[in-house]
Amino acid sequence: MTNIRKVAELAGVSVATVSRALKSPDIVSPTTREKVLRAVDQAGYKPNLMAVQFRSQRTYNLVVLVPTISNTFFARVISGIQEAAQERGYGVLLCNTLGNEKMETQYASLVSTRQADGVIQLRAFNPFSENAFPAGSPLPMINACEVLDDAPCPTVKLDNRAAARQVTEHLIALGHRRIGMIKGPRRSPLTRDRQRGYQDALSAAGIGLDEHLLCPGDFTPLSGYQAAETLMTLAERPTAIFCESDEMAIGAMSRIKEMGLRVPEDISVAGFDDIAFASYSDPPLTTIAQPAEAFGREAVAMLIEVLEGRQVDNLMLPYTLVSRQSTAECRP
Amino acid sequence: MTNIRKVAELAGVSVATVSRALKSPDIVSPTTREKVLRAVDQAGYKPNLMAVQFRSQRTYNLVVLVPTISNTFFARVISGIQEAAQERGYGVLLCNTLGNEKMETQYASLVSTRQADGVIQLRAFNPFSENAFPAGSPLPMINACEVLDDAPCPTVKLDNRAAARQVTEHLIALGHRRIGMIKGPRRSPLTRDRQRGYQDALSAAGIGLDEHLLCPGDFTPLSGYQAAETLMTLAERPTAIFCESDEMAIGAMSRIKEMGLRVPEDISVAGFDDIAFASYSDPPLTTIAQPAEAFGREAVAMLIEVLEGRQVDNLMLPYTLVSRQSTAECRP
DNA sequence: TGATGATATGTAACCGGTTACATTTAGCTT
DNA sequence: AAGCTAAATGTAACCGGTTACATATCATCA
Repeated sequence: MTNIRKVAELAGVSVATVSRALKSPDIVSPTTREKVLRAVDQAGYKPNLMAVQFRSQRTYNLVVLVPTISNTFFARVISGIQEAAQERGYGVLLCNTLGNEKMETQYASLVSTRQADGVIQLRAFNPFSENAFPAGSPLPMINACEVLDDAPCPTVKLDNRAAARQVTEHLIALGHRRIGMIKGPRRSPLTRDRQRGYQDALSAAGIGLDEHLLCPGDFTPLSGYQAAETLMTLAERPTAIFCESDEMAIGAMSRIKEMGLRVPEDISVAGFDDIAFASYSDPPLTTIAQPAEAFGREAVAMLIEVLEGRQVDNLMLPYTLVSRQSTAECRP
Repeated sequence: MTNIRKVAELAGVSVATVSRALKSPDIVSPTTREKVLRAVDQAGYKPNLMAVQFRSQRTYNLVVLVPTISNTFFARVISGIQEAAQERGYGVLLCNTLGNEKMETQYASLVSTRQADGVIQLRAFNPFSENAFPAGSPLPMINACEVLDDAPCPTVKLDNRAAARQVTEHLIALGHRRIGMIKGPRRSPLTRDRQRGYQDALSAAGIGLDEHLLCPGDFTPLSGYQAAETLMTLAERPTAIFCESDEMAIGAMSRIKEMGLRVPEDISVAGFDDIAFASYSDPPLTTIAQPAEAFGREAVAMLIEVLEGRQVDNLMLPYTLVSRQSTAECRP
């Protein structure tokens, strides 16, 4: 293995000079620099980054905790993270936690064992065990997308309540009054906020809340499929359904059509996320477009700020209602 | 920062004893072990893994080169990789190369700079630059899914030719004779193999090849959408289309339905991959189910074998034709 | 010419574990 | 109790860079 000492020998200088020639070329004489670079070339020398990291106590790795990478939305967020990290010379250690809190804590501790410099967490769980992080100093962590109310670190999210309200208002404006909602998991703050937005819109329109119209899911197409079944077999079934994710909306539409009903003629369906498939579903899906890649990019930028000791503020990203063909006038 | 020396001091023993008490408890006396463990607890000591790695020259990280993480199929493969790696104590450094060869080479060199122990490559490009890997000894790399013909490392793949032949035969058995194909990128070995399988089936059935029925895509829904347009506006349009990915099939069906045609009544569509959405598309998609997670798990197992100096053979994984409602009898 | 300061280079300590080797201690035998 | 072996522990070198500090070299100016 070629190391810095071999290069030094080859160039006839000391290891310190080699190190300097590579790291701060301006403080060695041009002749020496030349000599060193030639020796580096000749030896095919590449610095052992493990040694560099060990010395500097920085890994230039970021841990990303993601509930399920198979979720199209998260895949986009991760794309953004990966891109931004790469631009800034960081690697991404990906951790698919499958919602397992123990696994999250375990991965977060990569930071305390110096395998990584910081954590980006894409769901609202606090991965602290006593020793998950080195004590003192700001936590090297960013909470993105689904965010804890009292997150102990900077956060980047979307105004889920306002967005959900806007979708619901869109449905109300089309004449719908019985609007079902396929929600996320029960304890999720994301789901709670979106449900609030939904209720905000209903109250503003003077529509009472019917608990039967609320159905929990887990963001997968299958759960949307099943929830749709529940909603459609109600005595008084909804004329529109707001789904908290496009994946659930696609599952729901599948069940609805299986039952011989048409979207949007018989029932309107709206989603959330604007994944790639939303434009290609039948009919194309009305949904809230989230800036998924931007979540990733911003989270990285914020985390690096924290790592470099600067103060960062929480961030709220914009959303847009994308109106396609899955929602239409209510025709009872 | 608490390090091993602090713990040694606290326990009143040498650093070597602390190290041994933690790594090979059986060679220190029970009393000493107790003392050390108490000191570790008291100090909240966690070994600095950077030092461990530096010393052992092993990072226990694997690099995964993936063309696009946003592709549902790759997301599943990565899930499998991540799971298997975690079980064996490895981390996963994720690299979204976006098909950029320069980026692949750059990431592959994480191995030569000792940021990672090995590489799993999910597409057929050879990421060697002169110095991408340390010379000599078997390459610490596995090529999975899309595989080079003369891959310089072990590979794990699927018999794409046979699978494509089986789908095509399925369509022929339904009475189709004009069968379009939406392919992958031109230079891909994957695409070449699948096209061969398609042609195998045609020849076996005595059907001539019509070049107009072959349309290139890039595995995205959009490219499927566009290719379908091309195929459907042919003078003599196909009665069935075989798409090389479900994502393209979903895009294609979207365009077909926009044109006022029905799947499968007017035209049959088959895909490849069996992504989650394949069951929820309208109609549910006939496709080849690939064991995506298994690709990931096997690749990890094989790579670790290589890293530990053992010989490994190439692996071929099984596939199944999943017949759903997007393909039906040809009714011209 | 010698003093002064700037520039260039070398020497060696250091990061925090691991482990070969040396040394001490314990346990046992005669 | 002396002698011997095995077990337990300590000492210090080592991994490969970085960098504080020491030293050497050179140009400049009185």
